[in-house]
Amino acid sequence: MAMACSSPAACAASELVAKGRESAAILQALLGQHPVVADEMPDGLLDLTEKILRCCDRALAALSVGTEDPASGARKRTMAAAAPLATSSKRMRVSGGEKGRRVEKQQTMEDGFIWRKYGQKEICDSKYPRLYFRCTYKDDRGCMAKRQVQQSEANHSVYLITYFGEHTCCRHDDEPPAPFVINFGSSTCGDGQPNVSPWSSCGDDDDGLAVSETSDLCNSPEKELAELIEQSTAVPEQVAMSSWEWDPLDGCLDWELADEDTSSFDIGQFISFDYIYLLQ
DNA sequence: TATATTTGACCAAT
DNA sequence: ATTGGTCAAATATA
Repeated sequence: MAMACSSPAACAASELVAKGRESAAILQALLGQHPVVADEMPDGLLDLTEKILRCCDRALAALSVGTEDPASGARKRTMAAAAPLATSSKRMRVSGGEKGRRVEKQQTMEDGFIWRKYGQKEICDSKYPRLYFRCTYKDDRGCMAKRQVQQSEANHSVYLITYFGEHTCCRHDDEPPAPFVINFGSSTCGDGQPNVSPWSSCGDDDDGLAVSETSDLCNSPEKELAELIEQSTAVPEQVAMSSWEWDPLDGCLDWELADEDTSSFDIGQFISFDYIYLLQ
C-alpha cells in the first residue's frame, strides 16, 4: 500500500523519521539491556535516546496530521475542546459497561494484536461499514478485548478504531500490555498481516532488522529483547490518540537547544512549512 | 481439515 | 420501527 501523503516531501520525511525512530528504539533497548554498556554508560544516555524517541513520535504524529485535508484538520482542531474525540457507542457502554477509546490511525488498521472479525454493519449516515473484531484468543484465553473499525468519512485513508475492554491474552500479571510489535524491514505489507507499528512503512528496502512477527511473542521464550524494543517502540497514547492539544515540540526543546550551535540542519529542506501551523 | 471471513438473521436498545 | 451489536451457518482459504 502506498503512503497517502499530501506531498512527496512529507512522505519522504515520514519514512526517514520512522527509520530514525526505529534505530533509536533499538539503540535504547541495547543500551538498557547490555550489562557492560549499561554499567559504563555515561549518565543521561538513556534519557537522550528517550528524547530522540519522543521527538520522532511527535514529528511522525505531526506528519500524519499533514496527510489530512488541511481544512478538515483546522476544523477538527477548533472543535477539539468542545467535542473530545474519545467517544464511544452508547450501546457498547450499556452492554459492556465501559467507555471505548477511539484512536485514529493512518494507512493501516493493524495494531499488533490479532483480531478476528465477527461482524460488519452498514451504519446510518456513514458511507463506510463498521467492522467488528474480537480478540482471536477470546475462546482460548478468555480475552474479551474488542474493537470497532470504520473508515473516516473525511479521509478514507484514516481508520477510526474504537477499543473496548483490555487484552488479557498476552499479558503476564506483572507486565504491562505490549500493544505494538515491531517488525523492521518487513517485506510484506499486506492487509492480512498483523503489521506492527502504526508507523511501519511499506515497500521498504530490506536492510532492516526483523525482531518479531506476531503478538504471540508475548509467551515466547526468547522474548526479552523483543519486549524491550516493543516497549520502546510502542507509540505513546498521547500520540496515537487523536488530540490537538499536545505540543509536538514539548520535550524536544532542551535537545534542540543543545544542538543549535552545531547543527546546520535545515528542516525546511525536507518539510514544507505549510505543515508548521499544525504544530501550534 | 482447521481456521478465518462473510453475511443475513436475530435481538435489545432507542 | 429503526438502528447497532452479535451470532452462526455458509463459504473461503491455507
